[in-house]
Amino acid sequence: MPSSDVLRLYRQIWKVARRIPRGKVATYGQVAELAGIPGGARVAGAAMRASKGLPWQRVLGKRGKNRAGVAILDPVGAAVQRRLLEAEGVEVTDRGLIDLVRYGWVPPR
DNA sequence: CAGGTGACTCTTT
DNA sequence: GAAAGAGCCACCT
Repeated sequence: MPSSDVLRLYRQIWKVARRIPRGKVATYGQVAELAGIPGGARVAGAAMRASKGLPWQRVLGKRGKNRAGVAILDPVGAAVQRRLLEAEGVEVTDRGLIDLVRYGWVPPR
């Protein structure tokens, strides 16, 4: 069980994750930065893992300059995430990669 | 305070 | 392009 402190922090991250619109995706680093934790990508990952009922499938691991990849390493979980994304209109390659130029979320200032 | 962990990311081999 | 190292943040023992 996470402490109340971590919950407060995670809530901030979840708040950001909830703003990601359908058909768009963001990276852990991006979510962390918007949540006020620059460089805290790993924290965002932990928060998403502990999330319930959030669009966690829209938060991906960055796998290059202009592309991201499904977050989950586990083949079964990765397949689920890929399915959810495709259901929202996000193109996912057979290798589980996504074009950030086309589907990357650009948060409103 | 020191050391270990992780749905991360960047650079170098 | 895969593998390895190092840097990063917050949390837990």
